Amino acid sequence: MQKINQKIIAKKFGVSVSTVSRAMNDSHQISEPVKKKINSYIKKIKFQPNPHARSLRNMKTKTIAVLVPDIANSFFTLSLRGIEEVLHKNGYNLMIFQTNDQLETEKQIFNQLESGIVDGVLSACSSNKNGAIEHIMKLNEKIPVVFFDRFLKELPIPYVTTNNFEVSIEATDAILKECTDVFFVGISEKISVTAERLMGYKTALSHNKIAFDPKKILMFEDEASAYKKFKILLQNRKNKSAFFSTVERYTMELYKVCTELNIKVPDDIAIISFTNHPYIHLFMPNMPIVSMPSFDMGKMSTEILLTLIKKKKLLKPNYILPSTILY
Amino acid sequence: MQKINQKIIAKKFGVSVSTVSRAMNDSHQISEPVKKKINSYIKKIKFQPNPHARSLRNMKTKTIAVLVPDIANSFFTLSLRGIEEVLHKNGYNLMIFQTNDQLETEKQIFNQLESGIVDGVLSACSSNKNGAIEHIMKLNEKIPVVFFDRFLKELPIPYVTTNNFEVSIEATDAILKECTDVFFVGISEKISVTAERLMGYKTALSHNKIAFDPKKILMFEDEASAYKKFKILLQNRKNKSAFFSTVERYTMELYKVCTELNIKVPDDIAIISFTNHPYIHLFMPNMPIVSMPSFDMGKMSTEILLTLIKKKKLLKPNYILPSTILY
DNA sequence: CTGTTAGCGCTTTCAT
DNA sequence: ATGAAAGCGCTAACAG
Repeated sequence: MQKINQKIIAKKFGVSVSTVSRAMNDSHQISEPVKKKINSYIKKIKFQPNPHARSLRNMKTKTIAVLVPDIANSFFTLSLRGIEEVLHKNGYNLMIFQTNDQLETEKQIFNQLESGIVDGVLSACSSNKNGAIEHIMKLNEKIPVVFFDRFLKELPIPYVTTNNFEVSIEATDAILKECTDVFFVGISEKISVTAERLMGYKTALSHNKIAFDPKKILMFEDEASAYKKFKILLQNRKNKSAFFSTVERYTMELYKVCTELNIKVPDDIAIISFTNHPYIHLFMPNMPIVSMPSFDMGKMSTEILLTLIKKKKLLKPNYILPSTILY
Repeated sequence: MQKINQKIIAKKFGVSVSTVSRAMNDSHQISEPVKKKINSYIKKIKFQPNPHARSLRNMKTKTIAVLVPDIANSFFTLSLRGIEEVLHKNGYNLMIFQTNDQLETEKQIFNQLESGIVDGVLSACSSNKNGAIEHIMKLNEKIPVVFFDRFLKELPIPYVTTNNFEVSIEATDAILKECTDVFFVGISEKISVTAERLMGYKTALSHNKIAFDPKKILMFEDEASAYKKFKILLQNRKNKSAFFSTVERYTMELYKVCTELNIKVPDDIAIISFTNHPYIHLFMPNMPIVSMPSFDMGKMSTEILLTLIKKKKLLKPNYILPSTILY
C-alpha cells in the first residue's frame, strides 16, 4: 500500500509542500490555476491529510466528546441524533462515553480528555455541587465544556436544559387530580435535574395543600432495587397510590411490578413519567408522559459548543427548552 | 494555563527528553531510580503525553471506530456495552458512527477513517456482496476491520455473528404451529443477516410442506412504510395470520397497528420477533422472541479486533454465537 | 505568488 | 545509562 502525503504530491507537481498545503487550505496566497490543479488531483486520489500531524500543528482535532450516563436511555439516544446532525454538518467527529452515573468514571474520562483528544466536551454530568467539580473546571481551562440536560448552575459553564421545575409542577398537579398519595421516583438528589424536579413536586404539593412526606421520595441506584421497593410498596398498598417518575427505566420496573401484581394502570394506580421512548404508549397507553425536547437539546448544545470552539461570542450562555406533557 | 510536555519535565530533572520518554514507556535502557523518580512526578501532576504527537510518531491512536446502523436498536445498544467494556480494559477509546443503513453514509465514513483517526474498525455494515465493497477492502489494507452481526462471507474479513439461519428455522417452525400464513418482515435482502434469516424462513416452510409465497416477504426502508403496509394488511385480513419479524422497530409498528385495530396478540395474530429490548415482554407479554447474545458479540468482536491491531494471530477468524428463542 | 525553514511533541536510532 | 538529533506530516512565519 502506497502511502501518500503532501511531500509526494508536491514532488509530482514540481512544487513545494507549502504550496500543496496552501492549496488544500484554500489559501489566497497562491494562484488559482495551481490551486485548482492540485486540488483536483487530491480529490481524484481522495487524499486526506494526516489528522495527527494536523492536530499536532493546529492543536485542533475536529472531534468532540459526549458524556452521557446511559446510551440506552431514550432521551440520550435522541439527543445523540441531534448532536450528530450538527457535528456532521460541520465536519466534526463524535466520541461517546458512558458514565453509568459513576462519578469516578466521569472523573477518569475528564482527565483523559485533558490530553487533547477532542476540541470540546458535551456533558450530561453526574457531578454535583457538593461533590468534586475540579475535574470539570480543570478541563474547561483547556477546552470548552457545555452541559446538556444535567448541569451545575454554580459553574461558569453554559448549559442547555429543560424547564424541569415548571414541568414537574405541572406533572404533579396533573397526577394529584387522580390521587393525592404521590410518590416521587428519581436517581439522586445530587443530580441537578432530579433536584429541580423534586422541587417542582414539592411546590405542587404545597400549592395543593398536601403535606410533604419524605417517605414518598424514592431514589434508586439501579433497576433491581427499584423493582424490589416497588414490589414491596404495591404488595402492601391499601389505597390507590400515584407515582411521578423522573426515570424512564424505573417506570418500566414499576410497570413490570404492576403487571405481575395485576394492578391496572391507570385504574388502580396513577403514573406519570419522564420519557422519550418512541413506543411508550404501546405498553402504557393511558399514561401521561413528560416529553423532553431531546433532539433539539442535543442540537442546541452542540451549536453552543461549536461556537465556543470557534472562539466566537455566545449570545446567551444558557438555554432552557420546554418539555411538554402528553396526556 | 501552564502547558506541559516532556521537554519541561526533562528540564525540571536536568535530563533529556529522551530519558523522560523512556521513563514513560518503561524502557529498560534507563536506570530504575531515574525512571521511578520521573514517573512518580508524572503521576503526581497527572501529565499525559500529547496523543497527536504520539499518534504521528507511532501511527497508532488507541481509538477504534464502531459503525452501527442505528444506535437506538436494543441489539446495538447492548453490543456497545460489551465493546466498551473490552476497550476500556485495554485503554482504548471509542468512536461511534451511525449509518442509518445508508450505503452512501457508510462509504463516506469508511473513507474518512482512511485518514488514520483510528486503529481499527468494528462494522455492522450495510453493504452487500453485489454492491460496493471497495471502500471496505481499501480501508482494510490500512487498518484491521472486523464485522459484527452483519458481515460479508465473501470477504477475507473476520466476523462475529449469530446463527441466523438455524434460529430462523426454529422461529418459523415455532410460529407455524400457531398459523401457517406467515409473513416475513425485514429491511432488505441485501443485508447479510436478513438474507440468512429469510433462508431459514424458507427452509422451515419447505420442511413443513408449505408453499413459499413471495407476497409474504415484507421489506421496509423505514417505520412509516412498515406501518402503512401493516395497516392495510391487517385491515383486510380474512384469516389469522402470523409474522416473523427480524426488525425490532417494525415489530413495534406492527404491534401499534394491532392495538389500533384492536387485534389481540397472540389470539388474533401470531408474532415472533428478533429483539433484545429489555422490557419487550411488558408490552407483548406472550410474544416469543429471538434474543441475540448482543453483549457477548460486542465483546468478542472487540477482542478479535484488538488481536488484529496487535498483529497477533487469530485462532479462528469467524465466530457464531447462538441466539435463543424465549417463549 | 512561491519556496525555505522552523517547529508542534513525541519516539527511536545512533553515538557516546 | 544517557543525550543529541532526526523525523513522523503538517502549517505558517519569513524571505524573496
